[in-house]
Amino acid sequence: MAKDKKVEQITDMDVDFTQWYTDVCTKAELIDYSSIKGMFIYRPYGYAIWENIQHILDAEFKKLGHENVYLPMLIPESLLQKEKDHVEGFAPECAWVTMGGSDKLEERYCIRPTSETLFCEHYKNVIHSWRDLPKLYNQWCSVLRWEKTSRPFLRHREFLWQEGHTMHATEDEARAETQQMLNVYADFMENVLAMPVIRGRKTDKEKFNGAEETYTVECMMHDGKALQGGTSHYFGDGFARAFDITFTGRDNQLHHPYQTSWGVSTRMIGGIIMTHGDNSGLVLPPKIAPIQVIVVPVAMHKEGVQEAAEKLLETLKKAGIRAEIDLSDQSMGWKAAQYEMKGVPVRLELGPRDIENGVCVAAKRTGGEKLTLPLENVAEAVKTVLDDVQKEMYEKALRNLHDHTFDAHSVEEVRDGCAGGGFARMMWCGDEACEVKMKEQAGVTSRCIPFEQAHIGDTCPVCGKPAKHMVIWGIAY
RNA sequence: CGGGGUGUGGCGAAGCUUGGUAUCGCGCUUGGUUCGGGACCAAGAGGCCGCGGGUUCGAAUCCCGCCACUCCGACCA
Repeated sequence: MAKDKKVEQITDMDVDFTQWYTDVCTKAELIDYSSIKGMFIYRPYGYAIWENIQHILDAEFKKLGHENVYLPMLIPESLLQKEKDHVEGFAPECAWVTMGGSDKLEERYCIRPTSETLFCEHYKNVIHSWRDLPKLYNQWCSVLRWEKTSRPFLRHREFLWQEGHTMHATEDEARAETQQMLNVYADFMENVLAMPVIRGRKTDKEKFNGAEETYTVECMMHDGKALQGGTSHYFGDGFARAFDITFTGRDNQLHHPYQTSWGVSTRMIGGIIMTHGDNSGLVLPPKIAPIQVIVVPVAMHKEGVQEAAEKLLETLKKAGIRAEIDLSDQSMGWKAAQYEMKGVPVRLELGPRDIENGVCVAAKRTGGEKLTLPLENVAEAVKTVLDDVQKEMYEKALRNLHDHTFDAHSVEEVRDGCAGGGFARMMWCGDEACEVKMKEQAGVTSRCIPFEQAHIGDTCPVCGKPAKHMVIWGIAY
């Protein structure tokens, strides 16, 4: 009976993964739809996940010397058009402000889809000498891209992100920054979000408009499709030249600085959902779970149970665990299902029998036997359980990545192997024409040229010419 | 932006073919009984039937237009 009811609430992920995903987003109370297509409401529980991501990443950025700034939301059209490739990439999805009050504006303003141009305008004003470098700025904000279709977290018209924009005196330093920030993202995703990643470089076809190099961390979702977790760009001095940003070097000569930008967005939350979720709902990595432990008193009406449960809650909170208690009159089963749906890593049950024995019962969201924990030193024991959950989640995701990654030596192999989800590793000559053919004939895009290369063959299976790189191919979100 | 599907209390649906003023389940409120995996009984509240127009004495139902959501493509963090 209980199982039947679960099916009523949430679509089975093996039956319809996309419907499952939408169900989780709404039923775990992460998100709500608004009256504007593609603009979503982050509900408290969903926004809390983003806040936790922000706190951790923000501290990492600052540790490495970055400073937070806030730039305007509107970009004059003339400013946006200064870098040709950049405007070509973004113009089709810009939204424009054309009225100020009741008057038509002289020049229309783009609602920022990204802020490279604004940062450049500002950097031109504040960079004059080698002593002004590097500039390591980061901005937390929302950006707007008029997407044609939208899905919670994965594709919003307005989404939250951070964008780092840095300026450096030398190419080497800028390149090092690009790599460094990619590694910050990769480490964060693996250690905090329990999502294994593949670090690599994007092909020219897939790189950011205006960038010289785009680096990426690619993740595999539970259905074998790819999601870009974070991105880091090396711009060279292209923007600096377009925006006429110069500084006087130690040699008393004028130079253009070298630039980077890097970002992660709320799309990452979609990645968490699709990496870890199961048919009972969301599964959150303990390190970013808004509620790490839910305390559920059993037979609350019995003498002393509620008091004992509240005492347990206080003990956990004092130990720095994000714990909450459910004192509602819902049944035990309802509560169990509810917090599973919301992905709470650990549920602690405390009933009369436990109190008598001086223990409580822990249920891990990742499953397995329920654990009996002594109430003495319970916070330490719970922390260990949380660590175990974090570890189990990473290992499970890593298994999924390995089990669905395969070596391919022909277009057909990629097509057949990736159709049901999966990453194909295949050699590539480096020609965009072959990349286009892969899309047409195998239905896949290049995810990245991984830093960790493997020699699978000598030639590009598409054209037969000598191979330059091993590329990861897949179907992306 | 092309192709398909769907819009009926908060959620899921029935009703539409054959027009007659909206029904069921869940949820919600109140009271009671329960309480170790989605409890039960009783009494209640709640609906511009996506929006606009048309046909008609009368439209959730028929016709036209639009919008939104969703799935599959093209585009993207």
